[in-house]
Amino acid sequence: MTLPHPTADQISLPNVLAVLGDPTRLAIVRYLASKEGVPLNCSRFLDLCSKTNLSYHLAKLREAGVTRTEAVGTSRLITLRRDDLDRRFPGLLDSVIAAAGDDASLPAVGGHEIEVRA
Amino acid sequence: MTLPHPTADQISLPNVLAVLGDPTRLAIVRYLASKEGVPLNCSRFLDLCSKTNLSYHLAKLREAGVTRTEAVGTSRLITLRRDDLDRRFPGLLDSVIAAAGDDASLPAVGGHEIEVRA
DNA sequence: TCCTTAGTTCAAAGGTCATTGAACAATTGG
DNA sequence: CCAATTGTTCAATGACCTTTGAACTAAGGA
Repeated sequence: MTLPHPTADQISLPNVLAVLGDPTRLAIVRYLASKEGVPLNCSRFLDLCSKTNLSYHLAKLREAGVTRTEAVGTSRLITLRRDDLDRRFPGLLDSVIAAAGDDASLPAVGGHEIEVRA
Repeated sequence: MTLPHPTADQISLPNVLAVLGDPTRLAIVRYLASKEGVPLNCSRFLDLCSKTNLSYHLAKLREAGVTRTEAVGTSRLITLRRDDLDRRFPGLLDSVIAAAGDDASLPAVGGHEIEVRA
């Protein structure tokens, strides 16, 4: 079961830019890019805002075509739609992610990696 | 006399993306890029919206650090801050402009070039 | 079956954004 | 000086955005 996503050619440039213009969402995208290939579930991002608000931001990203959300059990697995974005807007995602890379003003997604006990 | 502009390092990525996320402003930037090096005055963009509204959008672009506005007589000369943007966010402007290049959904800045009479 | 976990939906509040017309300021040409 | 040109400022409007808590759904484990 998959939630509604735009097709690649329905992705709108102004909309993508507007959606990435929010610091919370930009932080989500930056983190997704840093773990690229690994589908992450929503709870990874709970540092950024409340659960309700996160649901809202992730829906915005999905509806803009920036992320893909797959429902698996009670979880949602989030991935970047890099292929579609690169095909549609070559170089855009990379330059945004690079620019966001050293932006201390963006909120950070804390370490929720599985801790290795000493 | 110059209007208030952010310095290069005051330019914020989320803010730039948000400002470019508006179709009217993206169309302005695309047109500025197509005439790069040539300072254009506001009236060039009157196809896009009312004079009042244009003033608002151009102020947004200036305050975000995307454009530079110089007052000359009663005119304002608008240029892209390409150097600052490229230094701050390498490749971003180019990929945005390239992506906007073939976007038919963006409003067009009509031909206000000086007509050569037949 | 019952409880927990994961996330969504809803309504409401408060904020910001885009757009408008009217009024204003400043420069320039006659 | 007078008038036209160029663009800004202001107040108002409606729309959309972000955030919140409460209530909800759906899946999984004990």
